[in-house]
Amino acid sequence: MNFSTAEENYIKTIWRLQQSDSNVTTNELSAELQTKPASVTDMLKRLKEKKILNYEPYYGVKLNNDGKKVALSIVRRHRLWEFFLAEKLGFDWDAVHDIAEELEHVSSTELIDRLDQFLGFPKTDPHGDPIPDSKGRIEAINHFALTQLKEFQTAVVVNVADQDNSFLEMLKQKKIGIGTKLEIKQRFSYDGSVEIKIRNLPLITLSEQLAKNIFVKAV
Amino acid sequence: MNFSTAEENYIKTIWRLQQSDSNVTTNELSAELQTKPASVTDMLKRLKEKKILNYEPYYGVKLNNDGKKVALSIVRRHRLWEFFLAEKLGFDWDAVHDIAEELEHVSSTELIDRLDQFLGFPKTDPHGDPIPDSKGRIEAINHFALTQLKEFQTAVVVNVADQDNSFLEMLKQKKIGIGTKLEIKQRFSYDGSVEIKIRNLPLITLSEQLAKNIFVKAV
DNA sequence: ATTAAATTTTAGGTAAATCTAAAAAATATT
DNA sequence: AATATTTTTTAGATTTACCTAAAATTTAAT
Repeated sequence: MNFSTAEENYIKTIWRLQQSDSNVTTNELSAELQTKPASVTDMLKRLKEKKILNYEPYYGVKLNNDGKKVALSIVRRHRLWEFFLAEKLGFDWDAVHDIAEELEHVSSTELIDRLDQFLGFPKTDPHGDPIPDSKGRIEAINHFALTQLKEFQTAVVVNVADQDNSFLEMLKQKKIGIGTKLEIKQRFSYDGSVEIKIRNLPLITLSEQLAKNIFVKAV
Repeated sequence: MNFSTAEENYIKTIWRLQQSDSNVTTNELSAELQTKPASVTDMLKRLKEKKILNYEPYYGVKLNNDGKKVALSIVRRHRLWEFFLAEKLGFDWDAVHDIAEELEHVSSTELIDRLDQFLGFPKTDPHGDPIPDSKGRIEAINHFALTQLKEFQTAVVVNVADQDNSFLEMLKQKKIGIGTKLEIKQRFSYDGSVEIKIRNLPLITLSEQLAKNIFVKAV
Protein backbone atom coordinates (compact mmCIF):
# COMPACT_ATOMS: atom_id res chain seq x y z
CA MET A 1 0.00 0.00 0.00
CA ASN A 2 0.98 3.61 -0.53
CA PHE A 3 0.97 6.40 2.05
CA SER A 4 1.04 10.16 1.76
CA THR A 5 3.66 12.23 3.56
CA ALA A 6 1.06 13.26 6.15
CA GLU A 7 0.00 9.66 6.73
CA GLU A 8 3.60 8.56 7.08
CA ASN A 9 4.19 11.23 9.70
CA TYR A 10 1.25 9.97 11.73
CA ILE A 11 2.34 6.33 11.43
CA LYS A 12 5.89 7.13 12.48
CA THR A 13 4.73 9.21 15.43
CA ILE A 14 2.21 6.63 16.65
CA TRP A 15 4.97 4.04 16.46
CA ARG A 16 7.32 6.15 18.54
CA LEU A 17 4.70 6.98 21.14
CA GLN A 18 3.42 3.44 21.51
CA GLN A 19 6.90 2.20 22.43
CA SER A 20 6.42 3.69 25.88
CA ASP A 21 2.70 4.13 26.00
CA SER A 22 1.08 1.13 24.30
CA ASN A 23 -2.18 3.05 23.73
CA VAL A 24 -1.62 6.44 22.15
CA THR A 25 -4.14 9.22 22.73
CA THR A 26 -5.48 11.86 20.38
CA ASN A 27 -4.01 14.65 22.49
CA GLU A 28 -0.55 13.10 22.58
CA LEU A 29 -0.55 12.88 18.80
CA SER A 30 -1.92 16.38 18.48
CA ALA A 31 0.90 17.75 20.64
CA GLU A 32 3.58 15.72 18.90
CA LEU A 33 2.45 16.55 15.36
CA GLN A 34 1.52 20.17 16.03
CA THR A 35 -1.99 19.75 14.70
CA LYS A 36 -5.38 20.18 16.35
CA PRO A 37 -7.03 17.17 18.02
CA ALA A 38 -9.91 17.35 15.53
CA SER A 39 -7.47 16.85 12.66
CA VAL A 40 -5.94 13.87 14.43
CA THR A 41 -9.35 12.23 14.77
CA ASP A 42 -9.93 12.75 11.05
CA MET A 43 -6.66 11.10 10.12
CA LEU A 44 -7.09 8.20 12.55
CA LYS A 45 -10.39 7.35 10.93
CA ARG A 46 -8.75 7.35 7.52
CA LEU A 47 -5.84 5.20 8.68
CA LYS A 48 -8.25 2.80 10.33
CA GLU A 49 -9.91 2.31 6.96
CA LYS A 50 -6.50 1.43 5.55
CA LYS A 51 -6.38 -1.31 8.21
CA ILE A 52 -3.01 -0.51 9.67
CA LEU A 53 -4.15 0.38 13.18
CA ASN A 54 -6.75 -0.30 15.83
CA TYR A 55 -8.68 2.78 16.77
CA GLU A 56 -11.72 3.01 19.00
CA PRO A 57 -13.30 6.45 19.51
CA TYR A 58 -12.27 7.95 22.86
CA TYR A 59 -9.97 4.98 23.56
CA GLY A 60 -6.82 5.82 21.68
CA VAL A 61 -4.95 4.06 18.93
CA LYS A 62 -2.37 1.33 18.38
CA LEU A 63 -0.62 0.15 15.21
CA ASN A 64 -1.34 -3.43 14.19
CA ASN A 65 1.29 -5.70 12.63
CA ASP A 66 0.91 -4.21 9.17
CA GLY A 67 1.16 -0.72 10.64
CA LYS A 68 4.32 -1.62 12.54
CA LYS A 69 5.90 -2.88 9.33
CA VAL A 70 5.12 0.39 7.58
CA ALA A 71 6.46 2.35 10.56
CA LEU A 72 9.70 0.40 10.61
CA SER A 73 10.31 1.07 6.94
CA ILE A 74 9.83 4.80 7.49
CA VAL A 75 12.13 4.70 10.52
CA ARG A 76 14.69 2.80 8.46
CA ARG A 77 14.64 5.46 5.75
CA HIS A 78 14.88 8.28 8.29
CA ARG A 79 17.82 6.81 10.17
CA LEU A 80 19.76 5.79 7.07
CA TRP A 81 19.46 9.31 5.70
CA GLU A 82 20.57 10.70 9.07
CA PHE A 83 23.61 8.49 8.96
CA PHE A 84 24.35 9.60 5.38
CA LEU A 85 24.00 13.27 6.25
CA ALA A 86 26.33 13.05 9.23
CA GLU A 87 28.86 10.57 7.89
CA LYS A 88 29.11 11.50 4.22
CA LEU A 89 28.04 15.12 4.07
CA GLY A 90 29.55 16.18 7.39
CA PHE A 91 26.44 17.60 9.00
CA ASP A 92 26.39 18.14 12.77
CA TRP A 93 24.30 15.56 14.58
CA ASP A 94 21.82 18.20 15.67
CA ALA A 95 21.18 19.28 12.06
CA VAL A 96 20.43 15.92 10.47
CA HIS A 97 16.96 15.33 11.90
CA ASP A 98 15.05 18.02 10.02
CA ILE A 99 16.49 17.17 6.61
CA ALA A 100 15.99 13.43 7.15
CA GLU A 101 12.39 14.29 7.99
CA GLU A 102 11.94 15.25 4.33
CA LEU A 103 14.14 12.62 2.71
CA GLU A 104 12.40 9.79 4.55
CA HIS A 105 9.28 10.22 2.40
CA VAL A 106 11.05 9.22 -0.81
CA SER A 107 9.89 5.66 -0.78
CA SER A 108 11.83 3.65 -3.38
CA THR A 109 12.90 0.42 -1.69
CA GLU A 110 15.75 -0.03 -4.13
CA LEU A 111 17.06 3.43 -3.29
CA ILE A 112 17.09 2.68 0.42
CA ASP A 113 18.65 -0.77 0.08
CA ARG A 114 21.41 0.61 -2.12
CA LEU A 115 21.96 3.50 0.27
CA ASP A 116 22.23 1.00 3.13
CA GLN A 117 24.87 -0.92 1.22
CA PHE A 118 26.74 2.24 0.23
CA LEU A 119 26.88 3.25 3.89
CA GLY A 120 28.17 -0.19 4.91
CA PHE A 121 24.98 -1.39 6.64
CA PRO A 122 25.28 0.88 9.67
CA LYS A 123 23.74 -0.39 12.92
CA THR A 124 22.76 2.93 14.47
CA ASP A 125 22.05 6.50 13.39
CA PRO A 126 24.03 9.52 14.72
CA HIS A 127 21.85 9.70 17.85
CA GLY A 128 22.52 6.04 18.62
CA ASP A 129 19.09 4.81 17.53
CA PRO A 130 19.15 1.38 15.91
CA ILE A 131 18.46 1.21 12.15
CA PRO A 132 15.95 -1.48 11.08
CA ASP A 133 17.36 -3.82 8.40
CA SER A 134 15.76 -4.40 5.01
CA LYS A 135 13.47 -7.04 6.52
CA GLY A 136 12.29 -4.60 9.19
CA ARG A 137 14.26 -6.23 12.01
CA ILE A 138 15.43 -3.82 14.66
CA GLU A 139 17.92 -4.31 17.48
CA ALA A 140 16.42 -4.62 20.93
CA ILE A 141 17.18 -1.74 23.21
CA ASN A 142 19.39 -2.65 26.16
CA HIS A 143 20.32 0.73 27.55
CA PHE A 144 18.75 2.86 30.26
CA ALA A 145 18.31 6.52 31.12
CA LEU A 146 21.22 8.30 32.76
CA THR A 147 18.90 9.02 35.71
CA GLN A 148 18.85 5.25 36.33
CA LEU A 149 22.64 4.94 36.61
CA LYS A 150 24.06 4.03 40.03
CA GLU A 151 26.49 6.40 41.71
CA PHE A 152 30.15 5.81 40.92
CA GLN A 153 29.35 3.45 38.10
CA THR A 154 31.02 4.23 34.79
CA ALA A 155 28.84 4.19 31.69
CA VAL A 156 28.98 5.21 28.06
CA VAL A 157 26.35 7.26 26.23
CA VAL A 158 24.80 5.10 23.51
CA ASN A 159 21.66 7.00 22.63
CA VAL A 160 19.97 10.35 23.04
CA ALA A 161 16.41 11.43 22.39
CA ASP A 162 16.03 12.49 18.78
CA GLN A 163 13.43 15.21 18.80
CA ASP A 164 14.26 18.63 19.98
CA ASN A 165 16.98 20.78 18.47
CA SER A 166 17.50 22.84 21.63
CA PHE A 167 18.17 19.61 23.52
CA LEU A 168 20.79 18.49 21.02
CA GLU A 169 22.44 21.90 21.00
CA MET A 170 22.67 21.79 24.77
CA LEU A 171 24.35 18.39 24.67
CA LYS A 172 26.88 19.69 22.18
CA GLN A 173 27.66 22.62 24.45
CA LYS A 174 28.10 20.28 27.44
CA LYS A 175 30.37 18.09 25.27
CA ILE A 176 28.16 15.03 25.60
CA GLY A 177 27.79 12.79 22.57
CA ILE A 178 27.44 9.16 21.55
CA GLY A 179 30.42 7.31 22.99
CA THR A 180 31.06 9.79 25.81
CA LYS A 181 32.22 7.96 28.97
CA LEU A 182 30.88 9.34 32.22
CA GLU A 183 30.25 8.59 35.86
CA ILE A 184 27.68 9.88 38.34
CA LYS A 185 29.42 11.55 41.26
CA GLN A 186 26.39 12.79 43.11
CA ARG A 187 22.65 12.70 42.91
CA PHE A 188 20.41 15.44 44.33
CA SER A 189 17.11 14.08 45.54
CA TYR A 190 15.71 17.60 45.88
CA ASP A 191 15.30 18.21 42.12
CA GLY A 192 16.53 14.93 40.63
CA SER A 193 19.60 16.52 39.10
CA VAL A 194 22.89 14.62 38.84
CA GLU A 195 26.51 15.66 39.02
CA ILE A 196 28.62 13.88 36.46
CA LYS A 197 32.28 13.59 35.60
CA ILE A 198 33.55 13.24 32.08
CA ARG A 199 37.23 12.42 31.62
CA ASN A 200 39.37 15.61 31.35
CA LEU A 201 36.44 17.90 31.99
CA PRO A 202 35.38 19.64 35.21
CA LEU A 203 32.35 18.27 37.10
CA ILE A 204 29.02 19.37 35.66
CA THR A 205 25.46 19.21 36.90
CA LEU A 206 22.63 18.03 34.65
CA SER A 207 18.95 18.65 35.32
CA GLU A 208 16.70 15.61 35.63
CA GLN A 209 14.90 16.70 32.44
CA LEU A 210 18.18 16.57 30.54
CA ALA A 211 19.53 13.39 32.18
CA LYS A 212 16.46 11.33 31.51
CA ASN A 213 16.82 11.87 27.77
CA ILE A 214 20.40 10.60 27.73
CA PHE A 215 20.71 6.83 27.51
CA VAL A 216 23.72 4.86 28.68
CA LYS A 217 25.11 1.37 28.90
CA ALA A 218 27.32 0.30 31.81
CA VAL A 219 30.97 -0.37 30.97
CA MET B 1 9.74 32.13 -1.54
CA ASN B 2 8.57 28.58 -1.04
CA PHE B 3 7.01 26.27 -3.59
CA SER B 4 4.99 23.09 -3.30
CA THR B 5 6.01 19.92 -5.10
CA ALA B 6 3.27 20.49 -7.68
CA GLU B 7 4.40 24.07 -8.27
CA GLU B 8 8.02 22.98 -8.62
CA ASN B 9 7.04 20.42 -11.23
CA TYR B 10 5.28 23.09 -13.29
CA ILE B 11 8.21 25.51 -12.99
CA LYS B 12 10.73 22.89 -14.01
CA THR B 13 8.62 21.78 -16.98
CA ILE B 14 7.96 25.31 -18.21
CA TRP B 15 11.69 25.96 -18.02
CA ARG B 16 12.50 22.88 -20.07
CA LEU B 17 9.85 23.62 -22.69
CA GLN B 18 10.74 27.28 -23.06
CA GLN B 19 14.34 26.37 -23.97
CA SER B 20 13.10 25.39 -27.43
CA ASP B 21 9.74 27.09 -27.53
CA SER B 22 10.06 30.48 -25.87
CA ASN B 23 6.30 30.69 -25.30
CA VAL B 24 4.87 27.58 -23.71
CA THR B 25 1.22 26.67 -24.28
CA THR B 26 -1.36 25.21 -21.94
CA ASN B 27 -1.68 22.08 -24.05
CA GLU B 28 2.06 21.44 -24.14
CA LEU B 29 2.18 21.64 -20.36
CA SER B 30 -0.89 19.49 -20.04
CA ALA B 31 0.69 16.78 -22.19
CA GLU B 32 4.05 16.98 -20.44
CA LEU B 33 2.63 16.93 -16.90
CA GLN B 34 -0.13 14.42 -17.57
CA THR B 35 -2.83 16.71 -16.24
CA LYS B 36 -5.90 18.21 -17.89
CA PRO B 37 -5.58 21.62 -19.57
CA ALA B 38 -8.08 23.06 -17.08
CA SER B 39 -5.78 22.15 -14.21
CA VAL B 40 -2.87 23.80 -15.98
CA THR B 41 -4.79 27.06 -16.36
CA ASP B 42 -5.57 26.99 -12.63
CA MET B 43 -1.94 26.53 -11.69
CA LEU B 44 -0.67 29.17 -14.12
CA LYS B 45 -2.96 31.71 -12.49
CA ARG B 46 -1.61 30.80 -9.10
CA LEU B 47 2.01 30.99 -10.25
CA LYS B 48 1.34 34.33 -11.91
CA GLU B 49 0.23 35.67 -8.55
CA LYS B 50 3.53 34.52 -7.13
CA LYS B 51 5.17 36.72 -9.79
CA ILE B 52 7.53 34.17 -11.25
CA LEU B 53 6.10 34.07 -14.75
CA ASN B 54 4.30 36.05 -17.42
CA TYR B 55 0.99 34.55 -18.34
CA GLU B 56 -1.68 36.05 -20.57
CA PRO B 57 -4.89 34.06 -21.08
CA TYR B 58 -4.85 32.27 -24.45
CA TYR B 59 -1.27 33.44 -25.11
CA GLY B 60 0.88 30.98 -23.25
CA VAL B 61 3.41 31.41 -20.50
CA LYS B 62 7.07 32.27 -19.96
CA LEU B 63 9.17 32.28 -16.79
CA ASN B 64 10.55 35.68 -15.78
CA ASN B 65 14.00 36.11 -14.21
CA ASP B 66 12.86 35.10 -10.76
CA GLY B 67 11.15 32.06 -12.21
CA LYS B 68 14.26 31.04 -14.09
CA LYS B 69 16.27 31.22 -10.89
CA VAL B 70 13.80 28.93 -9.15
CA ALA B 71 13.85 26.55 -12.10
CA LEU B 72 17.64 26.39 -12.14
CA SER B 73 17.76 25.52 -8.48
CA ILE B 74 15.30 22.65 -9.03
CA VAL B 75 17.28 21.46 -12.04
CA ARG B 76 20.45 21.66 -9.97
CA ARG B 77 18.92 19.46 -7.27
CA HIS B 78 17.58 16.98 -9.80
CA ARG B 79 20.85 16.56 -11.64
CA LEU B 80 23.01 16.35 -8.54
CA TRP B 81 20.81 13.58 -7.18
CA GLU B 82 20.97 11.79 -10.53
CA PHE B 83 24.74 11.95 -10.38
CA PHE B 84 24.71 10.65 -6.82
CA LEU B 85 22.40 7.76 -7.69
CA ALA B 86 24.49 6.65 -10.66
CA GLU B 87 27.95 7.34 -9.29
CA LYS B 88 27.62 6.43 -5.61
CA LEU B 89 24.72 4.00 -5.48
CA GLY B 90 25.45 2.27 -8.79
CA PHE B 91 22.06 2.80 -10.42
CA ASP B 92 21.75 2.38 -14.19
CA TRP B 93 21.48 5.69 -15.99
CA ASP B 94 17.94 4.84 -17.12
CA ALA B 95 16.78 4.30 -13.53
CA VAL B 96 17.98 7.53 -11.93
CA HIS B 97 15.43 9.93 -13.37
CA ASP B 98 12.33 8.76 -11.52
CA ILE B 99 13.98 8.68 -8.10
CA ALA B 100 15.64 12.07 -8.64
CA GLU B 101 12.18 13.34 -9.51
CA GLU B 102 11.24 12.80 -5.87
CA LEU B 103 14.51 13.76 -4.22
CA GLU B 104 14.64 17.10 -6.05
CA HIS B 105 11.81 18.46 -3.92
CA VAL B 106 13.83 18.33 -0.71
CA SER B 107 14.82 21.95 -0.73
CA SER B 108 17.54 22.54 1.87
CA THR B 109 20.23 24.65 0.19
CA GLU B 110 22.82 23.45 2.65
CA LEU B 111 22.01 19.84 1.80
CA ILE B 112 22.48 20.44 -1.90
CA ASP B 113 25.67 22.45 -1.55
CA ARG B 114 27.20 19.77 0.68
CA LEU B 115 26.07 17.06 -1.72
CA ASP B 116 27.69 18.98 -4.57
CA GLN B 117 30.95 19.13 -2.64
CA PHE B 118 30.74 15.46 -1.64
CA LEU B 119 30.33 14.53 -5.30
CA GLY B 120 33.33 16.67 -6.30
CA PHE B 121 31.34 19.42 -8.05
CA PRO B 122 30.34 17.36 -11.08
CA LYS B 123 29.78 19.28 -14.33
CA THR B 124 27.13 17.04 -15.89
CA ASP B 125 24.57 14.45 -14.83
CA PRO B 126 24.56 10.85 -16.14
CA HIS B 127 22.66 11.91 -19.28
CA GLY B 128 25.25 14.58 -20.05
CA ASP B 129 23.06 17.50 -19.00
CA PRO B 130 25.00 20.34 -17.38
CA ILE B 131 24.50 20.85 -13.62
CA PRO B 132 23.89 24.48 -12.57
CA ASP B 133 26.34 25.65 -9.89
CA SER B 134 25.31 27.05 -6.51
CA LYS B 135 24.87 30.51 -8.05
CA GLY B 136 22.55 29.10 -10.71
CA ARG B 137 25.09 29.38 -13.53
CA ILE B 138 24.76 26.70 -16.16
CA GLU B 139 27.10 25.73 -18.96
CA ALA B 140 26.05 26.81 -22.43
CA ILE B 141 25.12 23.96 -24.69
CA ASN B 142 27.50 23.51 -27.63
CA HIS B 143 26.47 20.17 -29.01
CA PHE B 144 24.02 19.21 -31.74
CA ALA B 145 21.66 16.39 -32.61
CA LEU B 146 23.11 13.29 -34.23
CA THR B 147 20.81 13.95 -37.20
CA GLN B 148 22.85 17.11 -37.81
CA LEU B 149 26.18 15.29 -38.05
CA LYS B 150 27.89 15.23 -41.45
CA GLU B 151 28.65 11.91 -43.11
CA PHE B 152 32.04 10.40 -42.27
CA GLN B 153 32.63 12.84 -39.46
CA THR B 154 33.56 11.31 -36.12
CA ALA B 155 31.74 12.56 -33.06
CA VAL B 156 31.23 11.68 -29.40
CA VAL B 157 27.91 11.42 -27.61
CA VAL B 158 27.76 14.10 -24.90
CA ASN B 159 24.09 14.23 -24.08
CA VAL B 160 20.83 12.37 -24.50
CA ALA B 161 17.27 13.47 -23.90
CA ASP B 162 16.31 12.80 -20.30
CA GLN B 163 12.65 11.93 -20.35
CA ASP B 164 11.49 8.61 -21.52
CA ASN B 165 12.57 5.34 -19.98
CA SER B 166 11.90 3.31 -23.12
CA PHE B 167 14.24 5.63 -25.01
CA LEU B 168 17.03 5.13 -22.49
CA GLU B 169 16.51 1.38 -22.45
CA MET B 170 16.82 1.30 -26.22
CA LEU B 171 20.10 3.23 -26.08
CA LYS B 172 21.46 0.77 -23.57
CA GLN B 173 20.51 -2.13 -25.82
CA LYS B 174 22.22 -0.44 -28.80
CA LYS B 175 25.32 0.15 -26.62
CA ILE B 176 25.15 3.91 -26.98
CA GLY B 177 26.04 6.01 -23.93
CA ILE B 178 27.71 9.26 -22.94
CA GLY B 179 31.24 9.16 -24.33
CA THR B 180 30.46 6.71 -27.14
CA LYS B 181 32.47 7.58 -30.29
CA LEU B 182 30.63 7.13 -33.55
CA GLU B 183 30.53 8.07 -37.21
CA ILE B 184 27.71 8.37 -39.73
CA LYS B 185 28.28 6.00 -42.62
CA GLN B 186 25.09 6.58 -44.52
CA ARG B 187 21.99 8.71 -44.37
CA PHE B 188 18.63 7.66 -45.80
CA SER B 189 16.64 10.58 -47.06
CA TYR B 190 13.52 8.43 -47.38
CA ASP B 191 12.81 8.17 -43.64
CA GLY B 192 15.63 10.27 -42.14
CA SER B 193 17.32 7.25 -40.57
CA VAL B 194 21.12 7.05 -40.29
CA GLU B 195 23.55 4.19 -40.39
CA ILE B 196 26.30 4.54 -37.81
CA LYS B 197 29.49 2.78 -36.92
CA ILE B 198 30.69 2.39 -33.36
CA ARG B 199 34.20 1.05 -32.86
CA ASN B 200 34.22 -2.78 -32.59
CA LEU B 201 30.54 -3.10 -33.27
CA PRO B 202 28.74 -3.97 -36.48
CA LEU B 203 27.01 -1.18 -38.39
CA ILE B 204 23.60 -0.26 -37.01
CA THR B 205 20.72 1.82 -38.28
CA LEU B 206 18.98 4.37 -36.08
CA SER B 207 15.57 5.87 -36.78
CA GLU B 208 15.35 9.63 -37.13
CA GLN B 209 13.23 9.75 -33.98
CA LEU B 210 16.02 8.09 -32.04
CA ALA B 211 18.90 9.98 -33.65
CA LYS B 212 17.45 13.42 -33.04
CA ASN B 213 17.43 12.77 -29.29
CA ILE B 214 21.11 11.87 -29.19
CA PHE B 215 23.44 14.85 -28.97
CA VAL B 216 27.04 14.85 -30.09
CA LYS B 217 30.13 17.00 -30.30
CA ALA B 218 32.59 16.67 -33.18
CA VAL B 219 35.98 15.21 -32.28
C1' DA C 1 -23.16 10.72 43.02
C1' DT C 2 -23.20 15.04 41.03
C1' DT C 3 -20.70 18.46 39.13
C1' DA C 4 -16.64 20.36 36.97
C1' DA C 5 -12.83 19.83 33.95
C1' DA C 6 -10.42 17.75 30.38
C1' DT C 7 -10.44 15.07 26.29
C1' DT C 8 -12.28 13.65 22.09
C1' DT C 9 -15.43 13.74 18.37
C1' DT C 10 -18.78 15.90 15.11
C1' DA C 11 -20.21 19.34 12.05
C1' DG C 12 -19.15 22.56 8.93
C1' DG C 13 -15.50 25.29 6.48
C1' DT C 14 -11.02 26.34 3.80
C1' DA C 15 -7.02 25.86 0.50
C1' DA C 16 -4.38 23.14 -2.80
C1' DA C 17 -4.54 20.41 -6.67
C1' DT C 18 -6.91 17.89 -9.29
C1' DC C 19 -11.19 16.58 -12.31
C1' DT C 20 -15.46 16.98 -15.99
C1' DA C 21 -18.55 19.54 -18.78
C1' DA C 22 -19.66 23.67 -20.95
C1' DA C 23 -18.48 28.24 -22.71
C1' DA C 24 -15.27 31.38 -24.92
C1' DA C 25 -11.53 32.55 -27.86
C1' DA C 26 -8.17 31.65 -31.37
C1' DT C 27 -6.89 29.14 -35.49
C1' DA C 28 -7.79 26.56 -39.65
C1' DT C 29 -10.76 25.30 -43.55
C1' DT C 30 -13.73 25.81 -47.18
C1' DA D 1 -15.81 35.82 -44.75
C1' DA D 2 -18.30 32.39 -42.60
C1' DT D 3 -17.96 28.09 -40.53
C1' DA D 4 -15.69 24.28 -38.33
C1' DT D 5 -12.07 22.76 -35.37
C1' DT D 6 -8.88 23.16 -31.86
C1' DT D 7 -7.29 25.32 -27.84
C1' DT D 8 -8.05 27.47 -23.64
C1' DT D 9 -10.73 29.11 -19.94
C1' DT D 10 -14.66 29.14 -16.65
C1' DA D 11 -17.79 26.98 -13.53
C1' DG D 12 -18.70 23.69 -10.42
C1' DA D 13 -17.12 19.18 -7.94
C1' DT D 14 -13.94 16.14 -5.46
C1' DT D 15 -10.18 14.63 -2.22
C1' DT D 16 -6.69 15.46 1.22
C1' DA D 17 -5.36 17.61 5.17
C1' DC D 18 -6.01 20.87 7.79
C1' DC D 19 -8.98 24.46 10.72
C1' DT D 20 -12.77 26.46 14.44
C1' DA D 21 -16.70 26.01 17.29
C1' DA D 22 -19.88 23.20 19.49
C1' DA D 23 -21.40 18.72 21.23
C1' DA D 24 -20.42 14.31 23.34
C1' DT D 25 -17.84 11.45 26.29
C1' DT D 26 -14.59 10.30 29.78
C1' DT D 27 -12.05 11.44 33.90
C1' DA D 28 -11.35 14.07 38.13
C1' DA D 29 -13.00 16.62 42.10
C1' DT D 30 -16.10 17.91 45.46
